Amino acid sequence: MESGRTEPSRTELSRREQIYRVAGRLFSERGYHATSMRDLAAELGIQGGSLYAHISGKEELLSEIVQRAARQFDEALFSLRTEDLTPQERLREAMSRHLTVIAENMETATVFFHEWKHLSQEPLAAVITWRDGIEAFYRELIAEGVEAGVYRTGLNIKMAANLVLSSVNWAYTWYRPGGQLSPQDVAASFEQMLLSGLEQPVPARPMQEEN
Amino acid sequence: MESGRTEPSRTELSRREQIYRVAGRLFSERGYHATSMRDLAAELGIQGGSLYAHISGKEELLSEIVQRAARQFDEALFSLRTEDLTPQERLREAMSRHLTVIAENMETATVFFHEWKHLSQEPLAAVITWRDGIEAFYRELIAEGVEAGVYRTGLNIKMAANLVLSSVNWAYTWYRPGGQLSPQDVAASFEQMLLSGLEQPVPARPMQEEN
DNA sequence: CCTACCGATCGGTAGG
DNA sequence: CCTACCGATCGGTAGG
Repeated sequence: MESGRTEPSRTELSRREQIYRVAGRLFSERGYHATSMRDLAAELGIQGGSLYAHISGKEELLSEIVQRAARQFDEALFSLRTEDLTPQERLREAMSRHLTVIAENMETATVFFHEWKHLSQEPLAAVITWRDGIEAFYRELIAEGVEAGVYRTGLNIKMAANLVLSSVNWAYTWYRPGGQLSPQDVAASFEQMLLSGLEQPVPARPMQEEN
Repeated sequence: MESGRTEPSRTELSRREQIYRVAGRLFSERGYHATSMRDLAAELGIQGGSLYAHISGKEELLSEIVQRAARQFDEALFSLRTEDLTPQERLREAMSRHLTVIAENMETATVFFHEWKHLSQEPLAAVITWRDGIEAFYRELIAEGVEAGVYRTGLNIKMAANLVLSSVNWAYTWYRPGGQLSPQDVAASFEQMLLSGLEQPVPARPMQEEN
């Protein structure tokens, strides 16, 4: 359990993590380009140039933050594909986990949604591929439910997936982690509204006796 | 119909408009801080310093673009409050107009949603007030429908408004103006799913004869 | 609208 | 991790 001499020391490891964490916060608050390496260093109590002992450059920070966010979504969601659940359970669970990732990483999520366009070619392409994958994932969830007969037959699967993704992704703009609502509460509320609709259901015919 | 000498000439007016328009495009593509005044000038075929004959500074550009976006939403939506419509019609119409504003001004909308945080105190406060007003507007639309008995009685009005706003706002990330879907198509699809739900309605009892 | 310039600040490096 | 520095670029201005 003792760490060897040639590995990065514990303090250096945590320093690098500190840098990523503070960078995530500053990028989310001020934006990537409006955050200078000296701003970042000052928050850590070191000089600007000292950062380069731990990281290779500014874009590595953005790239790492965005990739971590994508990985968190992947880890939370893709295992769902093989779990034995009804379509509604699967959708509810996906929304719940998706919202949880955002709610527990509001800063990272904000950077993810706002700054990914500033990545260089390679990580940029990776993000676009990732996004396509997530969209396909939700379309599959919906299509599965339509095939099982639990969702409306005429449903536009692409638009339905779009609607679900809108509802969970937009949470990064309004969710407040310390508040009364847990991510699960939000997911339950959204899912209930999305599945059953906002409208008072019109009974097929006037209510008769309760069975 | 002839313009007087003391008014800004037609070319100067259109120059200022050109600046706003190009700035909107560049800010949406690269972000506010990653767009330099020289980038902007180059797109217009002039020197960087020449911009300051037409505008007071970089932030004026952002402020103007954001304020115009807010005004467009206001003009499209707030007249709805006094129009004589059923709650569902009113909600549908609000979503349709909201989406239309975004769809017809994708660049401005992108700047609006991504860069408003970089405004200075005064315009920043105005945007926050605007956002609160829009949220209140949608909550009113929903509450109205609940009171009229057309939306579910137990509906969480705040969450429902949140869901509606998510669906329309997120469109700035995926809508493609040249595509097959008009904003009205999207609004109709979203509204139908939101009101009636994704789920196949379970009839209260097995289908009997029609009517 | 241009030329020429300002001070400030940027990301990053050398050498210790 | 610091000092001292690099060239590049920033938003903006003076004077024409």
